[in-house]
Amino acid sequence: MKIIKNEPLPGKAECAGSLKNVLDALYVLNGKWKLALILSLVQSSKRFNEIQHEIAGISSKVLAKELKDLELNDFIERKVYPTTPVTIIYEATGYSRTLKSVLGELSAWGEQHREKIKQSMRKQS
Amino acid sequence: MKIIKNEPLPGKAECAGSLKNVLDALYVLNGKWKLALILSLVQSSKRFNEIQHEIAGISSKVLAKELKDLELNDFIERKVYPTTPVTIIYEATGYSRTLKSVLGELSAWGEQHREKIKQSMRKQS
DNA sequence: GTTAGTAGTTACCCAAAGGTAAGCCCTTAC
DNA sequence: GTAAGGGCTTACCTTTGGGTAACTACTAAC
Repeated sequence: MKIIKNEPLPGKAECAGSLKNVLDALYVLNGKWKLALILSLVQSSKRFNEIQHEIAGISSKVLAKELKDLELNDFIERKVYPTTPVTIIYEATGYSRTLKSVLGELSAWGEQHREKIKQSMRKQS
Repeated sequence: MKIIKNEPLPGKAECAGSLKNVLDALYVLNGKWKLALILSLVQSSKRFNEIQHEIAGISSKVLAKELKDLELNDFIERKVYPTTPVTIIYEATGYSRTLKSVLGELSAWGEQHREKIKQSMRKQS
């Protein structure tokens, strides 16, 4: 593990600032599904049922609501192709891609977290 | 339209993996307050009322619940000092600090997101 | 004795999130 | 005609989150 010795002691203003930033970020990214949905669509554009299949456990109702919400917030676009029957593709916008490093870090952390949980389960049994 | 189920897309397993990682991470970090609380305590250890004052809008009930939850999940420690009256200090554990890069990215993103929102407000008015 | 501060707990209540199940409209396939 | 997707919507219900306010136990200060 990398240990950074010269932690820049942040000033109070900076602390409060980053706290506010995080709160603001969480405000739009709230809920159980949003970040996962964005990640899924950044990886590749998909149709409704494909998303529902990939994100195990999400119901169609919640998925529809979240997609609308993400579209309103400019994270995704809903494209309708006039095939027969119409094909509806959800794709991530450029703005979603500004979340890439957040998602990268979160994924890395999630992975090691799962490892840690497995370790502590082993110890208990 | 025919559905091809076995697309040999390169990195598909990897995609599904990071999706799972993100979902796992969100599972422990859910809610409006957890990441902000962790950030606050990573910046410096604090007492109950200090936290409540810093995180504007959190009620004592919710704060107490979140602190318990974070303690259970090994993100923070509750230290009691036998002064008169007793002093109770909450501090971040080393495990909280593994979230530093996540929090850093999230804060950076939150900041530019706020800027973006301000821009679009200006345009509308 | 009263007030104030610390660190919460408890009771009550409301709203939002989210799950389940069914249905709907459209079209192609059998 | 009937079934089988695809892309949702609707109704219904439960769970969770979270807000308010009151209250506790302890101590120190006025």
